Amino acid sequence: MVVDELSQADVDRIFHALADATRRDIVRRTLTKEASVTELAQAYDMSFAAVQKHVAVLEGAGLVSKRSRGRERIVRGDAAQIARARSLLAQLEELWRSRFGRLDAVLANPDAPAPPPA
Amino acid sequence: MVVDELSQADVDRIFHALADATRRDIVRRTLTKEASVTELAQAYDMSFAAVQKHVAVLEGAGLVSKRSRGRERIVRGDAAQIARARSLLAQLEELWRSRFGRLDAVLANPDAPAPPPA
DNA sequence: CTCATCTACAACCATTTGGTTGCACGTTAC
DNA sequence: GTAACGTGCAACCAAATGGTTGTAGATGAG
Repeated sequence: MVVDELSQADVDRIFHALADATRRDIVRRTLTKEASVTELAQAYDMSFAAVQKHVAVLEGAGLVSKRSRGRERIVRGDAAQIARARSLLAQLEELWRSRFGRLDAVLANPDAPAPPPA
Repeated sequence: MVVDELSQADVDRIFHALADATRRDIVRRTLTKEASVTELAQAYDMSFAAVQKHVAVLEGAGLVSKRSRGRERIVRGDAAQIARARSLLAQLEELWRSRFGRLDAVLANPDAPAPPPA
């Protein structure tokens, strides 16, 4: 099990970073294929500095990481951090499914019938 | 198959709404048990108006809905919208898993999401 | 060495955000 | 009817956001 200790501020940063279409696209691209900041900047209709700041926001949220390749900085998406965010949402959904107080029972006895899906 | 047509602005709103600890807590509470705006406001160390604005942001993102009960407005979390957000993250992760040989994966699983329309 | 490229960061600016207080309006209680 | 309650909205404010330009350092090319 991954040591999954995200503070509220960490979660804030993750969702804030994802709340921008350009940043989501950068994550999408760099999950598929890593790219230098300059390569990324060429894909968008804004200045290099603006894209560089978007990458910095994503890096601060742990959604991408950077490594050096000569004078370039290669950006790569981090699927594990996305998985953590997805897990948080899954926990919320689970809370909803068990809103009639059956969560404890289900966790204690996984073979018990699940509550009706409303 | 859910009719899942979220614009980029919709996704912006969803993740932005989730990027605040108070709002996430409101979602958590109202997924478990619906509550009036006043009941919610009593749980946080800020003015009623501030909480009312948080609820409005969540409502604009489709993460909660409101119904009238007399003079009260009852807030209820919407698990389906959270599921949509989770699905978006799952699609990103899938993109990562198939970053090599994606064609094969798509051919083997025709129900998988289509490649992004650029 | 010199010049071009890639990156980072500072300064600046308009807009948005997250909080406040105050007020108006509908509903409930007395 | 009148007072209290619950809600929504406007106006205001400080701070954060998302963009810009400019500058400077590090690396690669010739």
